[in-house]
Amino acid sequence: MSDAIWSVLIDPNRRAMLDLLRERPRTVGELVDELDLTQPATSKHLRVLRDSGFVRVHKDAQRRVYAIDPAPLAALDAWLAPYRRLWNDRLDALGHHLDTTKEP
Amino acid sequence: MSDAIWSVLIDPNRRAMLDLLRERPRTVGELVDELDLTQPATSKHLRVLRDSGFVRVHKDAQRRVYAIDPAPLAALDAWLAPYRRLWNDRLDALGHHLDTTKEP
DNA sequence: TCCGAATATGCCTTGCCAAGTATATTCCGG
DNA sequence: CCGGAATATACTTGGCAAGGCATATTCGGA
Repeated sequence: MSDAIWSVLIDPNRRAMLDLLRERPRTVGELVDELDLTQPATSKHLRVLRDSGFVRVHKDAQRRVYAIDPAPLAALDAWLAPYRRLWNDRLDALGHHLDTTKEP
Repeated sequence: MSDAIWSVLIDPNRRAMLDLLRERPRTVGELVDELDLTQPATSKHLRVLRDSGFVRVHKDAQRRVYAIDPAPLAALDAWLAPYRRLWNDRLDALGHHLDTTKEP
């Protein structure tokens, strides 16, 4: 899997942006208000998110409305998939343990 | 979610280590052979993985056997969970579309 | 007890990224 | 057409993390 996905998500501000955009699309100004970031910093983070496919932009006069694109996150999910059995197995074992130790 | 998880996973060498340790526990020497890293670099990455809970060590004489601990990855999975519906919905919609356009 | 194998750590250098500040761009309304 | 609002970009600077190299540590075997 590409390094880009990780280098984008390492920044907590960008993760906060994704959290907000997950609810609904927002303009740059809205994001500036809700995050503790200057406008230039916000725009720069949005550029990173845009270049890496995490968000899409829609022009509305001078406003730019940003919306989330889940594709890279789906890729992350795919990366995680083969690991998932590691804790599922553990949970299964726990479940089995509970089942077999259920003494009425 | 803590930044630590992300800062650990951003490094491709560490991800490669986790991929290897997912199969089975390995000694430092084995990891050095399989990754294109020097021994000190490998040890340093293992330290990062250990400090952040991704791996556990077991002493075997001079050897140190490293094994994966899935807890931090489970945390990552939990972070990802609320986003998952974004592409599941899309897949559901696709499935529905295919269903409703199936014309025999 | 001494040597060598396996692993860890310290120091140094280099490259990258985020934030700040200033400035450019785009577009509406009057 | 012009001023101002909304957003983007350029440039610089500080901090941090990874790798290379040398060295310390730990342990088994002869």
